[in-house]
Amino acid sequence: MPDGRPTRSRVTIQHVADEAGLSRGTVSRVLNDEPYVSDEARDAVREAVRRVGYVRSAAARSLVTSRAGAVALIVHEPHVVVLDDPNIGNILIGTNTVLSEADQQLVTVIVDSPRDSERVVEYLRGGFVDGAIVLSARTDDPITRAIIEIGLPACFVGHPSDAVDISYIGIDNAEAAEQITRRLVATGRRRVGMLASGLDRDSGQDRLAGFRAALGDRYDPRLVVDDPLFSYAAGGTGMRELLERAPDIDGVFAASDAVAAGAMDHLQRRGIDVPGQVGIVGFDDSAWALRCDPPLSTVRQPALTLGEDAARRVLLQIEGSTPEPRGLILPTEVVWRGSA
Amino acid sequence: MPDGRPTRSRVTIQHVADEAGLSRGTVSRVLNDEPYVSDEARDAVREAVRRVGYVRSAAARSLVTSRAGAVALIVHEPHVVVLDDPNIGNILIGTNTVLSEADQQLVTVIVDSPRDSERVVEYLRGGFVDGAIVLSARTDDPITRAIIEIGLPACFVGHPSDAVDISYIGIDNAEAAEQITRRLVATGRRRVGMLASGLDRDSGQDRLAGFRAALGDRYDPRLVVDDPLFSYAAGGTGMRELLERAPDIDGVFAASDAVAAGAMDHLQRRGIDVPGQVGIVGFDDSAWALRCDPPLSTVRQPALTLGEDAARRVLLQIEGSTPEPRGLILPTEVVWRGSA
DNA sequence: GTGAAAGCGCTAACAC
DNA sequence: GTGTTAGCGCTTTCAC
Repeated sequence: MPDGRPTRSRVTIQHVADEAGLSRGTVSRVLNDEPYVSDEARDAVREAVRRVGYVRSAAARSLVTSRAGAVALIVHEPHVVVLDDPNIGNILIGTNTVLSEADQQLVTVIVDSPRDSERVVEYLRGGFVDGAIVLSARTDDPITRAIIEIGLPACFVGHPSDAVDISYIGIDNAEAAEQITRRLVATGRRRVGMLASGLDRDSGQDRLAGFRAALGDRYDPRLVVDDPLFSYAAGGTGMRELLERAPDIDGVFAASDAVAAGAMDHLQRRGIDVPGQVGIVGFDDSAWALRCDPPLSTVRQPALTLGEDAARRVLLQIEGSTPEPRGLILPTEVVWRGSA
Repeated sequence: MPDGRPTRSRVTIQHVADEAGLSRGTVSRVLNDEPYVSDEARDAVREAVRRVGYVRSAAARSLVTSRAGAVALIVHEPHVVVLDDPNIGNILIGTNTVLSEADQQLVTVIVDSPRDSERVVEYLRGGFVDGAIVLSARTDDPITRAIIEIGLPACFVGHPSDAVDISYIGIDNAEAAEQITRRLVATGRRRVGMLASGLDRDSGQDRLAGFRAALGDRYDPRLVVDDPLFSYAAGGTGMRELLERAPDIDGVFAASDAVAAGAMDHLQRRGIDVPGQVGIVGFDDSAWALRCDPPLSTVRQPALTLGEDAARRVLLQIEGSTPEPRGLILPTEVVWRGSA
């Protein structure tokens, strides 16, 4: 027994049938709550199941029905980011809630290396899941390609992916960034900088684009500092850099609340008053926003709803329909607090 | 479409065999990298696979091998906690790394309701995974019971679970709490309080016990404030309460870094100097610790290692051996910084 | 209502 | 080396 599983020859549906004095077919019907089964038979089967300790094999079932009863949430991010991103958690919660109600098992899968990537492709192709929700998908990516190729019901979150024909859901990062930057400028700021992050993907690029659009002629590329990570630490170092480049800076748009918090702390430790001397706004309306003092003005990203809707869209596809329209952009909201 | 028939049916190993002019058996051997296959056959199969777009069915495979190639990480916590706990992320990373190397797919499953719980039991019993790593398991719990009943290779993390015969791994919370409290006392603090959390589980209780043990006669139950959540907010409200009960308090042991950070901020906002007037120590050595100013003295919990070792133990069991000893307690380390 | 039987797609003996 | 075949445990016609 190189296999490891304790030698416990599986109790099959046949054992139950024997025990109940019925046929496999009838047992199967009872198990699946199908009609046309007498009450006696039903009871007999239930009793027999209990007595023999029957456990139905998902593999066998899945083989014949070709459904697994599970949906994957694929988090395509380096580990570090997974821990820090405040949205992932909420997306996870939203997804889990909806799926749970539909009696589908959510399985979260993290992709952090080419090897992970390959294995996940195998996993998806193998039929372990009936659908997938993909976070921060890349357009040119083995996983994305596999999903398209096998026609797996799927929904991308946070990435319009105009190129491919897969359902998606997200927010308008550019529009949101533009709005909050305008609002910041409206407080009378003349020298406004940005702490950009994640410029390697759409969300990051779009936020920068929105910032730029809001500033128009006043946009100065020298007042944009970027760091790949949306992190608290990046906020501190980025703010220092910004102050060096422009000591007279009086407004900052940070690409995430964590970054904003780092920037605010940096300013305060140097005795610069927020919002008195410098106004700061963030993005996400995550837990960070309220941990700041003064609390952060920021953009509320409906992460929970994003997760819920993504799940619903996948469920819809599993049932055979096609969500219309193909993509959904959820509205964001500027939450104005004391930091600017 | 392999032939002219309007079948939308799945491409099976038989199609590959036909295309390659070989038998199912040979194709299977190639697919599984088995020896005793000629190079020509190997190439022919690979070529055929590509041409017909073959995807191997995990269900069929799993049905006959009774192995799934996946391991579950079961996070048994309310959603809110999942987001805030700094250890979960690291455990996840450690687990994923080890499993990835063993070519096993990690699937993370969150349990947040009785319904989730039931479904997960089904999931485990169904054979979708070959093993499970369980975070904060309860002893009397459907999932724990199911794991025992079906003899699923498993490892509990962070919970000694003396009662049941399942491999586990954790840290000695009481010992760690006692050590850091002693160290705090050694800085000359006379009135030391605790911000306790998670008293509904072992880890929380043990930390309190350790705190108490360190204080001995000086332990005063009135100086223990507790909040169910290990959160930043709990730290703030708890600290306020503690100050009301004992304005002369000069030392605080917080059950987690997040709680400690909340307490420190509260003190500083009231103009109380840390560590001058009050010394604070935390627990976890999470990202919070360095975000504090002064940085937090705390207990380093080897969360990453915890995850790695748990994964190794499950892998071992899947291969048929039994990890010895049954349980492992990893050492913690006091990290002394500026907050006390 | 219930039973019998035909697969689902694959692996693993066992023959050749 | 390769082909043949007997299942793995279940659902699902189709008779009765």
